[in-house]
Amino acid sequence: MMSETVITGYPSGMGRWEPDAASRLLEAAMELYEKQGFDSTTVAEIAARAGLTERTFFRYFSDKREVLFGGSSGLTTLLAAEVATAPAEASPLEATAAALKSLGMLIEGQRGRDFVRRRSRILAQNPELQERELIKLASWTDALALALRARGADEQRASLAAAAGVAAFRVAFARWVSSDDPQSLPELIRESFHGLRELTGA
Amino acid sequence: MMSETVITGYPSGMGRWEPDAASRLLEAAMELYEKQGFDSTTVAEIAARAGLTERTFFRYFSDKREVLFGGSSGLTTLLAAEVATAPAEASPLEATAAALKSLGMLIEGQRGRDFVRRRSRILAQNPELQERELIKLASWTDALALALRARGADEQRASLAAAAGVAAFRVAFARWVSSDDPQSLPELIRESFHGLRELTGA
DNA sequence: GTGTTGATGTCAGTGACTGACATGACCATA
DNA sequence: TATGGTCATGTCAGTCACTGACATCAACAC
Repeated sequence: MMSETVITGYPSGMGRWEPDAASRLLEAAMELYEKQGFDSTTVAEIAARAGLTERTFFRYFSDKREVLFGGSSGLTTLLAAEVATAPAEASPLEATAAALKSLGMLIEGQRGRDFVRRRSRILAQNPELQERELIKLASWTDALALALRARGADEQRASLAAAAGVAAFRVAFARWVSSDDPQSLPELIRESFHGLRELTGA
Repeated sequence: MMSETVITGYPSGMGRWEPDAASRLLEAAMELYEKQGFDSTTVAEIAARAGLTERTFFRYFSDKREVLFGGSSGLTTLLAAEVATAPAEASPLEATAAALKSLGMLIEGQRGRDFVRRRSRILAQNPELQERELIKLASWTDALALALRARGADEQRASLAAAAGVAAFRVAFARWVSSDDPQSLPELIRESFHGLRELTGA
């Protein structure tokens, strides 16, 4: 999604201009957000550091925040597909758990924990960025609920399973990011769903 | 929270200027957001309709969105208090359910469903407003988790109960807003928590 | 009356974001 | 080797959200 071939339409090294504009903008933005904070960083600064202009920044990212969320747009499709391919006898919550575990594997593999931690540290310092993170999670919830309904779950059950599932994911993700010696993300997600089931019994 | 005495510091009708500046701004903003949409409404327009200036708008509300969320800042305190006063033998999820039911009663009584529906229709049309709504819910989640930990619940249990509880609230609230002939909000919340417990059993 | 207070107005500035148009390297094809 | 088209980028002017500094001016205290 953020690889050079997708973004520029040209294989790396063969572009007419310096390649990887989006990646360069992302790296420049993260460095500046880390060094001087999100608020104190202007888009013009980011663009200059990437060797581009402000206008070009906005051609790649819809706003100043979106540069940190570029990789997450295709994930709803993955979630829907995973729910659809879950065994027919799986309950809504089980199908949701399976889908989110797949997502966890993808996240772990795609960027690696170091990148994610770096990004999380930036998000933690700015409410506007947290808002954007939350709406991304909400879009996951919506996609999950829709896919569950397509499997025959009723509205309330689908919404609840999706929302509770994403809540479990959030908790697992937070542990994964903050722990010093973490288990794998899918494993933490499994534990989180286990805790969710225990909540109602105990 | 938005009554004239709190906002202006002067009882209604006794102010040195036209009273209820915040209420007037809120009403003006809602009318304009409804008529021409959030994006196409400028703060200057809102202020003019309320007989004030743009600068004064920003003295009452931190940004253009916040005017629709003014009433929600004190609610985290209520949630924490309700969790704290729940019976000692109540489980984390039970304490959460009790707190959110109280919140439901408050919401139903304070504004009434008509106002809430009107507001929801505006929020539904704008992603930026939805972001703000989500971060408000996230602050509820944090407050609940903190209060649950103070009751002795461990980190994961507290976070999960809070997140799953708020998820249940969201589902109930959505039903309450969208239904044509709704049950009471606390009743819908009760049902939503019931559905949550069933998710893990079925 | 005179001074203080607090809500409001005025004004200038910064920076996010947009639309319209210009540029200039690459590529295709003659 | 021209010549024209394509497309990422640059340039520029404009709107609007939001902020800090300072002015105003009705009410109230004394």
